[in-house]
Amino acid sequence: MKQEAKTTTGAPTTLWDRTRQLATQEILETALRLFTEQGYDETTIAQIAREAGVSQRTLFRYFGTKEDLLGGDQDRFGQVLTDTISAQPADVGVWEALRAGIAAVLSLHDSRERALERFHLLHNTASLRAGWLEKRLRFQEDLLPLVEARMDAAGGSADARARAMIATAFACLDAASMTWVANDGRGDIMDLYDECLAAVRG
Amino acid sequence: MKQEAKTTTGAPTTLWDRTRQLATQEILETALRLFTEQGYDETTIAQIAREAGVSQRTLFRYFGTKEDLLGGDQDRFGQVLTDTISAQPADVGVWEALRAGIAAVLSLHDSRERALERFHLLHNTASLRAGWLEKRLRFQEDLLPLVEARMDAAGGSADARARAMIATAFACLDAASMTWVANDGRGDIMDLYDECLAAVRG
DNA sequence: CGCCTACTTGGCAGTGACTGCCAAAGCTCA
DNA sequence: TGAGCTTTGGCAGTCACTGCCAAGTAGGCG
Repeated sequence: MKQEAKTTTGAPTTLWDRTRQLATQEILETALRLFTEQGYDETTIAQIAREAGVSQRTLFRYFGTKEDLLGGDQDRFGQVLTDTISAQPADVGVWEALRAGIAAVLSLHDSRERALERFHLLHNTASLRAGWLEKRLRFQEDLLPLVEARMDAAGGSADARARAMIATAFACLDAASMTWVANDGRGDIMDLYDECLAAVRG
Repeated sequence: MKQEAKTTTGAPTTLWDRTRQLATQEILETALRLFTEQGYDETTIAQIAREAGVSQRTLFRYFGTKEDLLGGDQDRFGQVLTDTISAQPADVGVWEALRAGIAAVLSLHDSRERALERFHLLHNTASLRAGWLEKRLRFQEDLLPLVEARMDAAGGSADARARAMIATAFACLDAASMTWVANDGRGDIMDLYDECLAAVRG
């Protein structure tokens, strides 16, 4: 379990690392292909493992859950999110900071097509949606202190208000990405996001 | 599968209906007890069935999934939600209508203590949260036409804006109920909801 | 070059939620 | 009471996921 230097510093790649990289790629691609071809629920781990040429056991070692086979390292999303928001200047407001974080995460997708495929699957598969929402809730939790720091003090429960603002931002992202998918990926998600937020904040 | 007249019109209760009622009650109470005692994930269906005095198979016939053992008929929530919002006068705005719907659903809980127990479990168990969010998403979908009918026409994607508003309302409900649970049920959830929405709509 | 060590892999058995199927037992109504 | 329907329980099977153990493979060292 020593894979800290996993970034693009391609230097110290041992054979094992390269093999692992290959396998990860292969599994991820096979999974996405099968998911889009026959649906998420209809695709079994056994099938993915077989077609990717690894054992089920190994597949589960690479990706802890079936959900992780979509979108890969979702923890990275959370990381980028908090990092980006932390990096905003102190005088940037809550909404602007949240917007920046979301934009950064969206820009993480490798290609528009891939993103569309993934989003499509995500919004049309109940089991996937559930898992994704849950994971996102953890991100939201991480954002709490960051957002509270940017809020103007006021009476009542700052905690509740911070939570509400964060959740609202994600709610707008949801609405935006759903519409984006419904439009087959035409237009810019962030434009839709802005429209949603404007509608909410009236 | 003839259980339409399942409301409080207690008249045409056959023995079967009463037995079913009893069993439902027993299962629900056993489940909630075990969940709070030892945690949701640590409680198996086998155990609930055993202690409630029914077979696993029967338990699954009463409640399709483990999640349903918490909060029982969640479909009823959705029903009350849409009904209440539909019943609002035509000149009532989106936010007010959504607020009314949420208030109606909250008032459905039998007692403050039960509600607190359930909410506590819900907010502290990842697997439960996921399922709940997913189910709620379906409610949100049902609300779409109702909300769009109340929106003032404007450019852009009405669909996206309606989604965003609905999701925001629920986001505020989430934030409110989390804080409510954190405060051990002190105060009124709707007050917190109002505070959250005010923070968002600034 | 050979060997020892550390890591990785695959198979196997097991758990837990959930489903289909079939036979047994229960209610209901004439 | 008996025919006919519903409900129930048990059993086997599927699927995601985990622990365990044996076998294979890379990396470093003499």
